[in-house]
Amino acid sequence: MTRKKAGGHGPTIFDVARAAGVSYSTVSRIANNYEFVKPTTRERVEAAMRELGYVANVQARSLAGGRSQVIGLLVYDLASSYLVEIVRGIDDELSQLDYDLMLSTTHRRKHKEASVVSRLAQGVVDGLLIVLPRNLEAYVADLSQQHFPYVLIDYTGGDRASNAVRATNRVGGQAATDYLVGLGHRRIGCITGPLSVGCAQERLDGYAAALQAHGLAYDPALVVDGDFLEPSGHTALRTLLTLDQPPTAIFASSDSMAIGAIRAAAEAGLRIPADLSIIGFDDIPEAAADAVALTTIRQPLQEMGRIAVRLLIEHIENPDLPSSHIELPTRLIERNSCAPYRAG
Amino acid sequence: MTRKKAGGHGPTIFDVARAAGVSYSTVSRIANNYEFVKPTTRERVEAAMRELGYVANVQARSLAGGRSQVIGLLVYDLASSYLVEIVRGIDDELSQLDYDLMLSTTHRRKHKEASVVSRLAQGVVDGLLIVLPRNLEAYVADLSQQHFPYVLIDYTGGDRASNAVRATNRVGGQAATDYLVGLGHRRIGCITGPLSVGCAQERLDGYAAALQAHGLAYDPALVVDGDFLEPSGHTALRTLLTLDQPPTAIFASSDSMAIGAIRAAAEAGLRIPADLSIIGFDDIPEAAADAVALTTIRQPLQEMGRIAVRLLIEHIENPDLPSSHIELPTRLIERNSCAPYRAG
DNA sequence: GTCCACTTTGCAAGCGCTTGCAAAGCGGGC
DNA sequence: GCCCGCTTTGCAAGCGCTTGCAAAGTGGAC
Repeated sequence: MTRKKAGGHGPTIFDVARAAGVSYSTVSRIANNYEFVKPTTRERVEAAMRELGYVANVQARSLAGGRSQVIGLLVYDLASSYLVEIVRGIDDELSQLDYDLMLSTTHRRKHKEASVVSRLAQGVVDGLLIVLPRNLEAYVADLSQQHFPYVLIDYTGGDRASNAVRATNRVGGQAATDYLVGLGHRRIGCITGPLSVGCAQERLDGYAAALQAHGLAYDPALVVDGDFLEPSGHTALRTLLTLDQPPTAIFASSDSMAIGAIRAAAEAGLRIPADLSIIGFDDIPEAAADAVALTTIRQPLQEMGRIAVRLLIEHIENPDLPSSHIELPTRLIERNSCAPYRAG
Repeated sequence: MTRKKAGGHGPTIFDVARAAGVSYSTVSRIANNYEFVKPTTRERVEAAMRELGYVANVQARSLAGGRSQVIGLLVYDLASSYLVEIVRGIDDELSQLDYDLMLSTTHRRKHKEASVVSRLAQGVVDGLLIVLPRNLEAYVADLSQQHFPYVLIDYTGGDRASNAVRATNRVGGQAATDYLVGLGHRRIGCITGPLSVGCAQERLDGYAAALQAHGLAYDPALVVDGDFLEPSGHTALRTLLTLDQPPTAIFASSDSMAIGAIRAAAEAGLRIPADLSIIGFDDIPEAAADAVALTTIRQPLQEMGRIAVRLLIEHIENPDLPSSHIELPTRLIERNSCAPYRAG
């Protein structure tokens, strides 16, 4: 604790001011693109900055009320490719806009989230991107009240006051089920995500709606809970296969679960898609890479990240903008995991 | 630019001091775990902190010479699972140690790296983790000179002054090749990574060494350049298959390239492993998930991230520690992509 | 030449915190 | 009961920057 910060090394605004023969506030103004500066002065100062290799101290700037040019990203963890895809989109967009990224994973320690949020909102970051599935009303309310800019990604159930970016989950679930029905399937199983998570519920709703639209009964025995992760897809399929009349097609609410289900099917000696059709949701990179290339409903994950960033930065730059909810379309990607129904 | 920071909202150290009836420095000392504080005072102040929901302002703390409890991570981009795995390890360890992560991707914009580094080193972060394949001598020298703590991950060729964590690439390449020879293969192809990157060269060296150890000639025609990414593995294998005497086994210097190669082999009508054995390097998640489960040399990627974090934090807490180079062992993971050589 | 309305620059205060220094408390030995 | 040395607390300065306010400069209209 006695060590002096390494920071003391670089040139400060004062050094630049001295070198350019102006006051430090002039330097600050130039660094912040203030308009009323004589062009010759500006040039002189910029030359001095270049020469000294001046880099503004972000802490000081932000403490004094400026921007940090950092945006925060709050995610659950990095375990699923789904998240990594979103992060890629975010990172990509951010780097083009000259912002830095601060990544915080909450690792299911709910109690930590609130303090992380309040710390970040104190000026460490200029805005917050949040990809957490549930129960964020508490700090979201705080943020709103403080007029701190934030965007919710893939969160269903936020109030109208929040900026949000998500995909058309219900429509996607319906499209997946429609597709299976179109192939002639009548007993269609569904492996859901955790139903406390909005998008999982919406996908299930889409499934149910499609069934109804085609005059098929909703059979609760065909609907098994999962948690979006691969092992739960594996388990769920095994459960479904124990049924007297097992399904001939499955809609899995995430690709990871679909991949788990495919594995379970293979273990049970079923051929995909000949004996069992499976459709996923997300279109993570593994979906295309797997042995059986997975037919799935694509969510534009990277795109969601990119759009969230743009939305956030608009709101950082113009705090009075009304909040917006953006819904991105999902799309059916046909690969090799589904086939027409064959009796028997 | 006129908007006042949202930061003004939370309670400050002064509010806590007033509430607890002590001076602000006492509060600061308690927040920093200073030892000479009367237990009853400590309790009173901690109660006040809890009650007010006090969260230290990182900017101010770091500006005043304290720690930011943030460590920076500099990576090329997030495109490859290899990196994501390392990041997972880092994130995991960090969150247990109560540090935050600031992620910067350089996206091959070399010129940006230097300014990113100098900004971060000014106090935004307490230390730096660097996963960049090449040419970092310039700022690494700066960092060393400033006594700013940093750790290089998977970088070969750093000087002895840097902390570094890496895997035994040469030994791994040798083990892979040994294994193939042990299966009876004599014509063994090698798909390399970019040879300007240290670890790619080392793996190739291992390949050559194993060949020599077994009295096999090194045939340059069997060695094709790749760039660690999947498409280059695909291309490389096609090149190898045009040879008069194509190889019967391949050592790919990354799993992604191995997967690309497997795909190319399948397109050429070859069965893996019956007609062609392929071994990879890394053991990324896709390796196990692919249609043909990939035999590979595992690098303990998450472990590398974790160890790097621990090393970095040791050095942050004790700046005078001598630097250390840690080399983690690679290990052969047998799956289904390699088979004994069958003549014909 | 004077005055006014800009434009351009400088000064000072303050963002919330850490920490060296010094003052105040406290307990034990005599 | 007093002194000494330790523990405990407070004060002030300062980290590098932004920004409101006011002073200084500039140019055109009269």
